[in-house]
Amino acid sequence: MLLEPPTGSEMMKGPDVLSIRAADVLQMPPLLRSPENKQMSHLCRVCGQRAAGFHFGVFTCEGCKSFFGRTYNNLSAVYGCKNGGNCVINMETRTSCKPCRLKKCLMVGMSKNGSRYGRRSNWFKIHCMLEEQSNQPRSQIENEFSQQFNKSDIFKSNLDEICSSSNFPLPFHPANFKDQGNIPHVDNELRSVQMKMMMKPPASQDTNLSPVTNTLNFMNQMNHPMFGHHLGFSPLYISQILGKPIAHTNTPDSHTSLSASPSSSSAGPLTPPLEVDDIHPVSTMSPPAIRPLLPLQLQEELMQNLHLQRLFWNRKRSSDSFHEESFHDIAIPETHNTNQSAEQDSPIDLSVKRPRYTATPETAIPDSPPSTPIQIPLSIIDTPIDLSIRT
Amino acid sequence: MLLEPPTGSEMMKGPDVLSIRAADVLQMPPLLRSPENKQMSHLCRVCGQRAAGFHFGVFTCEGCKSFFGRTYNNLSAVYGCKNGGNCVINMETRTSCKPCRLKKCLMVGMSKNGSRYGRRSNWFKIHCMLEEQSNQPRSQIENEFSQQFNKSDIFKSNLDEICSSSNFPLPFHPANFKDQGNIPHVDNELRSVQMKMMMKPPASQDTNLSPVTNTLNFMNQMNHPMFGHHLGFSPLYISQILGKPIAHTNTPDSHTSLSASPSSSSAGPLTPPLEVDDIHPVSTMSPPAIRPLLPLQLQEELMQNLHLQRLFWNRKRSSDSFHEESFHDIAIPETHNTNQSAEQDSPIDLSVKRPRYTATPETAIPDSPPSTPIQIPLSIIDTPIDLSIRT
DNA sequence: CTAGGTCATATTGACCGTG
DNA sequence: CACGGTCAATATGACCTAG
Ligand SMILES: [Zn+2]
Ligand SMILES: [Zn+2]
Ligand SMILES: [Zn+2]
Ligand SMILES: [Zn+2]
Repeated sequence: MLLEPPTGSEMMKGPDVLSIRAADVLQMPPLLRSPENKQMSHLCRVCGQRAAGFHFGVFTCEGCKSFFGRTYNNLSAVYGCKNGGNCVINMETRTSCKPCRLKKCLMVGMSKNGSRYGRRSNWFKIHCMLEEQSNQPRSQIENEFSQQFNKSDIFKSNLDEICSSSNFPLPFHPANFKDQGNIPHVDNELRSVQMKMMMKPPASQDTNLSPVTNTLNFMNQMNHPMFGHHLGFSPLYISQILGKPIAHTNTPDSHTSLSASPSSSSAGPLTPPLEVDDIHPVSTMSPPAIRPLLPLQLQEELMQNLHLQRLFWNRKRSSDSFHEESFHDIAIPETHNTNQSAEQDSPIDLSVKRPRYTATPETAIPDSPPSTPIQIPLSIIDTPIDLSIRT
Repeated sequence: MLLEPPTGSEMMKGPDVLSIRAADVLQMPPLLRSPENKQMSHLCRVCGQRAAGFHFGVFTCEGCKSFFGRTYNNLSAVYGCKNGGNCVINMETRTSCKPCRLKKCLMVGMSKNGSRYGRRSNWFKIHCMLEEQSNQPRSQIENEFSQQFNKSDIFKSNLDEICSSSNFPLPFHPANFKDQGNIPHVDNELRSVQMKMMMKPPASQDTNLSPVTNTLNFMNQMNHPMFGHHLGFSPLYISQILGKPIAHTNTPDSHTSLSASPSSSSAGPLTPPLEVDDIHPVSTMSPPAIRPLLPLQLQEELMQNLHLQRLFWNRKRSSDSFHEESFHDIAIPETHNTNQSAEQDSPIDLSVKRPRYTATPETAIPDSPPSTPIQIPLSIIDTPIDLSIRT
């Protein structure tokens, strides 16, 4: 069944799309060390309660952690907001509206597609820093895709009947959907959940509808960037990471002209290159065009396999015209755990309250920074980042 | 403890205040037999779901029945509305906000002070009919008391700190409190619950406050009509019951000049007279005046004993000046189950779907109507009222 | 250190026995 | 007939353990 949680854990272990060097990460302004941001670490970004730790990419309390962990794999239980999807989530109201609580979780950046402990990726730490950097929820900015999404004809026809159900979770209704702007993995998480919402039949409704077909067709026609672009970082996001503005063009191969970023061939095993091709700003998306549809079986498999999604979209972007035959060879899901991706993210100690761990080999930060175009002071690199929340 | 549910069931079994003849009840227009009102019986008046029966004086579903039965005796669990006390309660939202659900229960007339099966009182049936008569929730009308309540100085000072807690149930905050108008037992239930809310310390707050003293003092100073006036029917309510307008004066002994109602001396045991003195329109309440306070112990006992409340208010009304010594002799709660009150409400069969029960002696309607000034056709009296909701 | 599992607790509402 | 008790189903979040 399409809506069941993924059975294998390999599915989410595809090669990391964005592989910024650890040096790039540490180049960021050390905002975590300011007392103000330290204080932020103590509050759940979803409900404001005292945080219990860094869960699913965000400092959250135990409750919101458990809620997100439970709910993300059981979206069928998320429905019923009667407040237009605009419920305020705080410590007292968090149990009142599951859709809005999940939306808040996603809006602050919680994600199950992120790395786990022991395979913590760089973007995870980056996100952690941006998480700390922004005291308030990100401003809600509509981008082109969101507008195209809502204005498209197919939405007005097919998807409308899916979302118009009274049981459809209002926070995820396209009319209420706003991209968070500049934080692609947040936007993508939101869209991903929204799509799953639309693909499942509304709760307690008959299953006569075939929302999977409609939705996948729509995503296909819309060149939906979520569809395999879990880590398509925007230029502004990269500039935030690097702490300085970057040039912005619309040329597909250079629109994220990271002057400080090396090319793909100059990276060591621990600091693989940034894959520029994967930095795909949503705002440069081409307007929707009606194209032939993929076979339904392939579409559903694509939805379940990030690797296939990536193959699909890479081919789709490279071909001007869309032909079903171009994708017959990727119809079978496969596990693609390359050695390179398995080694690029060694665990990094994020604690400062238990210094004995920093001396162990598996958690120690390399003594010398890898070669990088960016000049990084040794003092920054050697200083562990305090992510602990124990007082 | 003051806030615990009453331990003895005798407490609620004082003499019925309003003892309208069964003939008066049946004099009402037989609205129940119209298909439209029959349809109303099938819907829960709280949430709109299919009703499971006539529970606590209102047609409700099983859920709202259970909720009201649980919640009424455990008001400490009712708090936390974050919608200003204006949540819409329906089948889908009923579990989202306990305070608003309880408020809705009370607004449609649910009451635990009503008689149970086997001691079903006349007002219970009257209420049942009015319940059917009004398809929509009663319009919210502010009366004098409500205004005085909100404007009083003591509210602005003492009660404010009680109600200003973020945990105080907003639907019961005095600022949001509106009498339902013309349905005194509904208003009184609402006020009663509101008072209990204010007397309990807000949830998860320290108990440094002594809201009991403040609230009782306030009620004392305000001549709070709820305080022992559970069944103070208003003239309009009586006119609704009798199906015709009645004269309205402000003279205390005649303001409900029920031309059809006999005096208290002319009633048989099954149709005791209407106690005119208990018909006490809220609109005629005297403006608040500062008076000496009762001893706190007596106040709390009064709160727990309806009989003592009645004694208290009867004496209070008869004495122009308030003196603490006037109440020393009623300081000890007693059970006052008079034979008269125990016999005045024999069970009356309200079913029509199981006619075998109508033949049993304990549920049979008397063959001949009792003597009454109102002319009642035999056909109406002998026709059981259909209160069943089984289709 | 966190992700996920466990489990005590609270809430809900369908069902049923009693009076 | 309704009232109140019962209890299975569900949701929640504190706590624990593996990695
Ligand atoms: Zn939280
Ligand atoms: Zn909501
Ligand atoms: Zn209901
Ligand atoms: Zn509410």
